Amino acid sequence: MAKTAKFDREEVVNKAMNLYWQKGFHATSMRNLQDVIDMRPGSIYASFGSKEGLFKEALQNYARLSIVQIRACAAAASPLHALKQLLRQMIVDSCHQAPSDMCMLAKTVAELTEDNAELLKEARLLLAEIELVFAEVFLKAKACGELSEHVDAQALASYIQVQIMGLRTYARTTGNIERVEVLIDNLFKQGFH
Amino acid sequence: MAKTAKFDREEVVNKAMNLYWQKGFHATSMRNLQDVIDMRPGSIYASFGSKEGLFKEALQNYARLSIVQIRACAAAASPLHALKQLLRQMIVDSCHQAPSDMCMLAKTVAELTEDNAELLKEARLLLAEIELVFAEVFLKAKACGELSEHVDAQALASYIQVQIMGLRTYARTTGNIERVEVLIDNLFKQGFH
DNA sequence: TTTTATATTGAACGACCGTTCAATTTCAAC
DNA sequence: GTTGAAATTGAACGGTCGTTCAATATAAAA
Repeated sequence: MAKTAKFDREEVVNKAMNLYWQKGFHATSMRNLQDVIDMRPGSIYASFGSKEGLFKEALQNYARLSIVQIRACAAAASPLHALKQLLRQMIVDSCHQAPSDMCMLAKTVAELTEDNAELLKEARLLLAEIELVFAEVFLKAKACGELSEHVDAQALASYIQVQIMGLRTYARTTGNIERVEVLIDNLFKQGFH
Repeated sequence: MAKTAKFDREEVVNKAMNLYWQKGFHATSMRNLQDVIDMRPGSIYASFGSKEGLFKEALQNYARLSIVQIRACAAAASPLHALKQLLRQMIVDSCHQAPSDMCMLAKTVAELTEDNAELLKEARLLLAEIELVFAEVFLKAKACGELSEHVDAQALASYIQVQIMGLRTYARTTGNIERVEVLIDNLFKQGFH
């Protein structure tokens, strides 16, 4: 009946995500994207609708990948230890190989205004979803006996979100890896705060 | 001999700062700025050189104003109490009257890349200066007996920077004022962590 | 093999970008 | 009051922006 799309949507969204993540929404032009994902304007607009549409899908892809990583912590034998390793990897190790030192969602929330209300809402929503996944990790830690039964997993989830946002911004600002490592170590002392 | 400039440079830089702070560097156009500061392109370029030049001056103005506020904490009878009030004011109270919930310098560090190396460097430098002023506050707190003589004021300064960056981003993300207030309260318990 | 719905192409659109500069206005100095 | 250097104006520049669409290519169905 008809022709089927020849590009790999996931691969294209990944490439778009990497560019948007690096440069941010406004500094990324459609022509930058055309080069990186190797598609012509007509195809891009037929598939994604607009610059905003592609960005939204990139955000969702970013959140999906993040959630896989965090869920892996919940599944680990020692959820808290796995979580600490994840923070070290995110903030210290991969900070110069990832497209940006920052969390793409936090970066988006920081950059966008009500001029892009839909995208701003989406980034906020996805960060809320991620916070729930962090809460799962702390619930597992309680089940493992790594945390007291009396701690509030949801409160710890918001706390870890604040710490990650702060540490990544601080790491990007100062490049002071040693201090960031110390701050992460301190985070995980005294049975988590 | 010659004509003197008729505009008030400080007022103009303040207005430019507010617009840049709200919209970010890339989303702010020179025409937006022309409207807000009520100057024509020729005058702006004669006075500030470029969009980057005006942004740099706006950053410096922002840092200057911030430092005044933080220094006031160091001068207070109770530096720690004053600092806590300052955080509450920055993150909770004025978050919907200021141009943005975010710190303008952190927002800039998050947004810009090496494509605007000079501005990125400047924002990082100013944040480092601000960290030193926070250290002054903790030194004063030690002198007042509010903090143990053995604490590292510089380490606390980096710690407070991380917390502020994290809390402002979290507040912008969730709008959850109550949780943010609790997190600030917890920050200032146990003789500052 | 022909048909046909859809995927793809790339030139082109109007709008807006940051910036320049010749013309004009302004006012301190004489 | 005249002079002249500096401040100001605003039209205009070349370039890039996000987006559109008629033309073309493609592959599944008949």
